[in-house]
Amino acid sequence: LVSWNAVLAAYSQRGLLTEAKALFDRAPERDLITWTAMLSAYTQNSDLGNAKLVFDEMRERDAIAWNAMLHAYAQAGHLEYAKHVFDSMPERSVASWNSMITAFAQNDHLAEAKAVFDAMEQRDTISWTSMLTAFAQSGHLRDAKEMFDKIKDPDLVAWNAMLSAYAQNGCLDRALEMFHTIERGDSIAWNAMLSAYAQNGRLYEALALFCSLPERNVSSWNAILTGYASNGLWREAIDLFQAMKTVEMPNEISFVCVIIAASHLGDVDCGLGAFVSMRLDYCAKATKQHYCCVVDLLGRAGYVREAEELLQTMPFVPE
RNA sequence: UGCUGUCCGGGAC
Repeated sequence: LVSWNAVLAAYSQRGLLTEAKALFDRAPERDLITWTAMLSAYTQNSDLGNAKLVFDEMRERDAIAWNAMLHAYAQAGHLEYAKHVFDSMPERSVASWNSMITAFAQNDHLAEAKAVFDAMEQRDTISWTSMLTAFAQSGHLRDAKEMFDKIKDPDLVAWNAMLSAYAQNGCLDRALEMFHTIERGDSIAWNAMLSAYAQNGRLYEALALFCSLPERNVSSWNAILTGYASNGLWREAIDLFQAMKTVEMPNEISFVCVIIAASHLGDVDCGLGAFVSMRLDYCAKATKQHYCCVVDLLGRAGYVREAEELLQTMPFVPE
């Protein structure tokens, strides 16, 4: 049972919903942990409906199961339901309170997030980090830093959160300071710093950092790609994408950047080629955003009729 | 072996 649960948890954490469900259905026996892992797998895939179904079918529920359901509602932006679960659950752990902080914060209810935080009788590093991020997201850098300073032994996530707080608010010097202070930074720290540079038009520094990294993942490449794209360096974006393809698997975001770049260069072949290759060669699914880009690509190049046709035939409802 | 924190790609408008 433990082995089955371990594999199910692995699927769930990687967002492999199909595999998780198949394993869940095949499992010879299921305990509370099995059910909770399945619930979380649905939450990971933004499938609130099925998460709720799993929760309803559970014959027993502990604090963790309740928290998982609370988080499912919070993720879906259903604050009222989240609050209701929070109020009606038999016992509340620090994780329950932490979930409420992010639930409010992510829905732009900073004051309520703070109220929850203040009402907590005990707080852990996650509580402080959640509040730090809540402040940072609404531009309250001083408050965010105050939270960070109150963490007795900040872990890498807390450091990264503060680094991102500076980076996202354009305080590149502060961000770099944090970046250098972090001893063993991970890819999240690198990429936060990368996109901070790239999004502020400091592409030279972004590239320098990019080249100096011990290793690069898709997000590192995408950070530079989007930096080029948002600074109008369309040609560079396409060139970088070509280089990227030789060493890294581009993802949906990479393709959006290329198609946008191609659109601005009027290079319909390049854009369409990327769009087709994305699905054929990389088995990536085209999102509404990709269709939006291709419509833009066609429209700009004067293929208005083709653009309209695509709008009619794409598997999404046009906005 | 299950729950919570480091959200975030452009364009068009």
